[in-house]
Amino acid sequence: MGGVRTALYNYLFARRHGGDFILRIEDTDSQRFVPGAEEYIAEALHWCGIDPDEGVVQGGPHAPYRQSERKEIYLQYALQLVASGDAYYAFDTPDELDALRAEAEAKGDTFTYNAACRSMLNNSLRFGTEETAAKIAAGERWVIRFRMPESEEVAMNDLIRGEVVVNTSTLDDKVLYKSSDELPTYHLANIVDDHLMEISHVIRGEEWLPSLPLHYLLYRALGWSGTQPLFAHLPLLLKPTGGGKLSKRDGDKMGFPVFPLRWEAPTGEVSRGYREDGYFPEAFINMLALLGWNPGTEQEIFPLDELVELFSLDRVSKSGARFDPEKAKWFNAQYLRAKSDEELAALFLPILREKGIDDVCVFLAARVVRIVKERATFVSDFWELSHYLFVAPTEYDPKAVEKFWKGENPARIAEMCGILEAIGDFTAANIDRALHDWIAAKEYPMGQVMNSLRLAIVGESKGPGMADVCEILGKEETLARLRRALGELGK
RNA sequence: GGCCCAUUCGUCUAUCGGUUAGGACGUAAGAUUUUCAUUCUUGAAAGAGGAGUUCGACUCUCCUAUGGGCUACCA
Repeated sequence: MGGVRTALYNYLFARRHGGDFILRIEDTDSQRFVPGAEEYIAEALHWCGIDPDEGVVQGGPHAPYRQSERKEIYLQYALQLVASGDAYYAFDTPDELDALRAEAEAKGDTFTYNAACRSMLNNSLRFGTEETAAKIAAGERWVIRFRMPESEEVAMNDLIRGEVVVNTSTLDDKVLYKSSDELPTYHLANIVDDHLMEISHVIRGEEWLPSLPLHYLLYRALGWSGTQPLFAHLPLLLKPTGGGKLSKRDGDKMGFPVFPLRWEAPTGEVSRGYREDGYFPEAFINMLALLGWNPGTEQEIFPLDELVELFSLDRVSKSGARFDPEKAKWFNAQYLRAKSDEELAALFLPILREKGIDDVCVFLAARVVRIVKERATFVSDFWELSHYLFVAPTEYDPKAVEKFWKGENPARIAEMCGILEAIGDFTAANIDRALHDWIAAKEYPMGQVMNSLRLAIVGESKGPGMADVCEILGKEETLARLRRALGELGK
């Protein structure tokens, strides 16, 4: 969800300003490759209706869009930084670094690879050019680290938060490139590609704010400050209850999807999706758009093109937004009601077939949808709300029987059969009129009579207006059900 | 621990120094309805705390508290 919202804001911003929305796959961690993940991302964006203008699927002038396919372009920039003195080779092994961290932790400290200790560690700054070259030639594993200035105030600008200043003394010498897999880390690859791909705006999650100084410094060291993109760090999406940012586990725990589409991890772990849970993509997108942004008016329902028209970064809020599954449902219900009976009927028919009802035409389905859609949140609610229109009740709710199948009611239902029988054109309007006239003439209690009728036909004591129900059932079925109720419940 | 960001009803949010602090979800009550739902009306519900600045602070500054993020040869 968080990823989709970030993509959405990027999409809206790009559209709003006539730019291009680019999907680049940042797969520089060869250890964490997940088969199917890339395809999943493309499909999810497509379902949401926010297809990229350029990217792995669409192609484009900046191809390739997969960092693993751009390996050869990163090393030269890493070397350029070494040459300019902004970076250096380091030979410390992961084990050595882990040991240093453990050691520091034991003393209640945190190990930081920075100006204070870099001259004591295994790197080209200590070894000098010759020894470094020898080590590399000998096949020792190395990484290239950024040489973080010892103490410098870096003033940055964030489109959402304004000016942020950080002193480099609190930062560490981040790894930019690793010889082990000949791949850069995020920081280098991101800056190089953003430059090469002519990225004008970076809109990303707030978790990236702490590395913004590094990114500023990288642009400067590479000589690209002049064309550096503008940054906007989005507030995080938080769990509905408890603390922390929304994570994939929360959904299954709390009963709502966290993924746009159902996701089956290679491990076999399955996460439900908004699509499979019956959400309309427009509703999902609308809900996400308002989680951290608002147009300043009281309108809440926005089609995508309207979001494009209204979106602006200065109306994005600064604080994390707690996700509310109830409101997500409300959005879906709004979109469901706005859809035509016919459109919903087309979605309902497959469900009916699944239930073994395959002789229903679109017109009948639409007629049913018309009377149940305002009580539904999802298309999948339709069956629960209308099954009695397709299958006669096999039992009668005991509470309803106790409440309504008593006194003169059974006799009135018997009498009603004659009234219904006499209706020529069995339409809701005619049924309604005939019943009301009859009840009025006999001075029967309306509630008692109508609820008995409902019980006899539906088997329960809730549901849409009975005239509509009877019309959909037809005269024959309506009378058959009344007679059966009289037989089973007694007169 | 260090650094950074944030802080208005339970939740999402409006307010860009002067408002009875507005709306939505949820919730409570009532009305409508043959039932349920819908719809409508109404209600409860908020500026974390403390100092400043100012004629006047939810709004600006600082401190504290709280929440969150980052602190990897992950992104």
